Amino acid sequence: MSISTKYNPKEVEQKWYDSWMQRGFFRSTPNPNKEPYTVVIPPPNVTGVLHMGHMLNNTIQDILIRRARMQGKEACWVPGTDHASIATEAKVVAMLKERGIEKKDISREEFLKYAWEWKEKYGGIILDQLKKLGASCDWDRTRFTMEEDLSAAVIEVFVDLYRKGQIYRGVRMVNWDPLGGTALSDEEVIPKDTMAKMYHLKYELVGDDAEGGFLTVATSRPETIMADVAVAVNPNDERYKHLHGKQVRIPLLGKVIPIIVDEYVSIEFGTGALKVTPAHDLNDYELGQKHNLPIIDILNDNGTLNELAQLYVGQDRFAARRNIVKDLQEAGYLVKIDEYPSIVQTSERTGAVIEPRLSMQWFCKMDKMALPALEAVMNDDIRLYPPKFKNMYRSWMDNIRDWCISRQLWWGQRIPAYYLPDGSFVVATTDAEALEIARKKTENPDLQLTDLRQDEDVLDTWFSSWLWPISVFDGFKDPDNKDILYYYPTNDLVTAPEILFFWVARMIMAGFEFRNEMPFRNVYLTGIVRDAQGRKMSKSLGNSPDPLDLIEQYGADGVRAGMLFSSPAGNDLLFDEKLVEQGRNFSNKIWNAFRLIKGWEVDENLPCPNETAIQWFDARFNEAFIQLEDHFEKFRISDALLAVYKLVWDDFCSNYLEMIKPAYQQPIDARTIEATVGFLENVLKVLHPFMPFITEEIWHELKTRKDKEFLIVAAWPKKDKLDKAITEQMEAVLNIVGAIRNIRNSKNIPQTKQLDLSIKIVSDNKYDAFLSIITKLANVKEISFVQDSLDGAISFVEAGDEFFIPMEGNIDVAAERERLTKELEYTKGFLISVAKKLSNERFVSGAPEAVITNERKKQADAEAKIKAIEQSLATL
RNA sequence: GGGAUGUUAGCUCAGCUGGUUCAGAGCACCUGCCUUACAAGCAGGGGGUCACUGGUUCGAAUCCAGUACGUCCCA
Repeated sequence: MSISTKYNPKEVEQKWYDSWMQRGFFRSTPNPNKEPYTVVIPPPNVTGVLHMGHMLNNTIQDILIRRARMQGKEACWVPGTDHASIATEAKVVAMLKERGIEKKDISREEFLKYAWEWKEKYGGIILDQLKKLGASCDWDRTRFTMEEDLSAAVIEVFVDLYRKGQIYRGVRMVNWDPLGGTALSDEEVIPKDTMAKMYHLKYELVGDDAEGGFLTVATSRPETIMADVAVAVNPNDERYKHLHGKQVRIPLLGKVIPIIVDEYVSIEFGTGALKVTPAHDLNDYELGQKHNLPIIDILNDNGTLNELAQLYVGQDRFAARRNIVKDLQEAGYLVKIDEYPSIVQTSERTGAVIEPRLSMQWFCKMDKMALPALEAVMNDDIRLYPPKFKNMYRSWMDNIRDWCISRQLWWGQRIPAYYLPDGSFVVATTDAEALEIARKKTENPDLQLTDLRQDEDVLDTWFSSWLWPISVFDGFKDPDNKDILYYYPTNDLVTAPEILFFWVARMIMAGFEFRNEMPFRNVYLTGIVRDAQGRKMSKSLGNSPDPLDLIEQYGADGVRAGMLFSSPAGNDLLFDEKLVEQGRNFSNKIWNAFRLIKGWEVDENLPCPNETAIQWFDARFNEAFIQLEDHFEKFRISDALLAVYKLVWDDFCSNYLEMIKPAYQQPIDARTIEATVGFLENVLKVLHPFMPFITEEIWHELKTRKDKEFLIVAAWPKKDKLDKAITEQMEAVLNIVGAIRNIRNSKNIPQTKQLDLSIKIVSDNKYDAFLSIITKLANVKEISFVQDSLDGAISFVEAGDEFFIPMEGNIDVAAERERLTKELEYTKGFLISVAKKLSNERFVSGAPEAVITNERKKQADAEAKIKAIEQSLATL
């Protein structure tokens, strides 16, 4: 038999993935005899390629799904992608540009044709990459947020909410990208530190008694003075008290505007006098609302000045700034220019400086919908892991603002609002319905579809994805279909904390709004994958490894394990390739354990010498399994993996296999091999969710299996009663083995040299069943039981008993004495601290019974140990 | 500025409602081994005043207050 000493993942991973697919193990259909377990994937952007964050996130989902499947639940993991309005549109625009086509030169329909073309070509890449990772999604259920049914759901929801009065049109200050020609969300805006210039401008005071006086105003945007509607000062500012209620004249323009008073104005900043430009600054807008000021918008969509500016019309905002500064200076209105550090907002996509701009947008009211969504999380109907996110969630939901759902883009669901010639509008799911409503509304039966103009904007991508857990099961199209009734509410959602509000909270709202039920029960929030120095992984830094390269190099199992070795829930993961290497090494360890077992010849006639070892590992597995299940219940996936890791490496390989291993080239007995194969199978089962490929491979190599007898659908182990007696005894035995090995190492005794061991038992002999184990693991020739301490031997104490290793005279008495004395002193110190506690009246009366008994036991153990060490010292 | 949260070994983190020899794990490190399952390995070992200060308590890594530093969210 020749199996490679190195496990080779490349050869096996594709094979098993194909087998699983062929046999339909990932597929799920409603089965009333089984408990459903459902996960919907956080749909990755169609523009995306697999990055480390996806790897982590999807590994965790796959672990949960695979475990549930083995537990006999009807496991359903729904995959899909998100149309990602702005990101995709930007990609398509860039692609067109390369072909020499400008977006503005083509029609909406043409553009969408290109966009779909792009989506068909690249949109599936990321899902294919997930297959390499081993993701056991039900691929037959793959959905896309912009496919027909899901789009219909979005429109239906919009119309429904509009009719309920939950959607309205309104003016809002948005982040306007003059180059891209669209509003951006706050997330698509990048703040950049810069040095800004502060221009101090003289505004002439108006009125008989103020002739010749000036008020100096500081601004970083002198080109917006034409949009000024007031100058504001702080009411407590002594410098300006005499100006309250007066007026000033805008330089160059000559227009007269009032001086208003508001505590919002900072006395220290600039000159303490603030020009108010409601159309071009969010704070000014709010100030304007408060003081009933008019709004003058002097900018066009593309960042040039319009007619309302009166001056510099047609010039770009930055050109206008240069020119007006020159003119102001020449006219004597410019007092001085200061520099100060500031933050300028730029567009993530185009790099253009963002223009705060008022525009008409569609909004979705949040106040009512937020209530049940907040309640469900606060009372733990929906649990967040880790729970620290509850606070954040609450503060956001408490201060929730209406949701701006319109985007000035083409790629997405077009807003189903239709404007009538008179400027009013109707909302309807179809053109025909819109026309019908419009005819009724206008009482004009001759109104034609061509008289209606549909809103040009599309809906925010989140307005599709908030419906995801419902729409993937066609819960809008057919609210009582078998799938939605069976799979909804889903069980667990695995996602990133960054989108807790944008996505998770809104899914919860949608769940209650449209199905009267939460969309999922648990939300597991993963951290951000960072590099070893803690920096966020990014393309520009080039610090992100290519996940597919990693899989190629270390195997999907190795990468999965590596990702999880250091990823507690909600904490950022400092990714280090060394972790993946550790994962690969772990694969190899399991592989070699399998090779060992597979290589043994069985002799049916041999008696079984390993009953104790078998009994122990059985108990130990159960103990570890109980711990594992506990970790899973608390979503401590990283700890769960570590528990399995230690079970496999330490307990199964280092201890159990060494205990039962026959001498070189000797056969093994039937009872032992049978038990051992069973143990390995159990180990493979609990390991499978983490490392699906290698475990499936060994599962099949180990035995000939029936057609559908695959590990992926094997029964998850069951908890048994804890057998503490055997695990505790073995722990003591392994301590003895460790002590002997320690002596061997510290005395430079070769591994191959056999030692003798004498045991002086204080109470009853509990070692009989373990003698062969000690002999084997510590390479002991003979074990004898003695009444008296041994001369010329190194000794140690375990569980109150004394152990002696004869040293054939070459024993360093002084060193031995020192070691024993040290240990004696430590134990005496320990005894004193225990005795102190026990002699403390208040401790004995105050502490619980169990604690006191324990202290008594500690006292007795310490006393026994001291006695033993003292005897050893005496015989030395 | 408001709020949340954290600070435990060289690194990443466990340590539940105070009480086992409680100061832990993995990795890294050091020493010795190519012992026929595995050097992607085996055996052993050394590392920490639990951020700081004070308080509550018979007893504090754990509870409370303050300080310092860090991170996140909101403005």
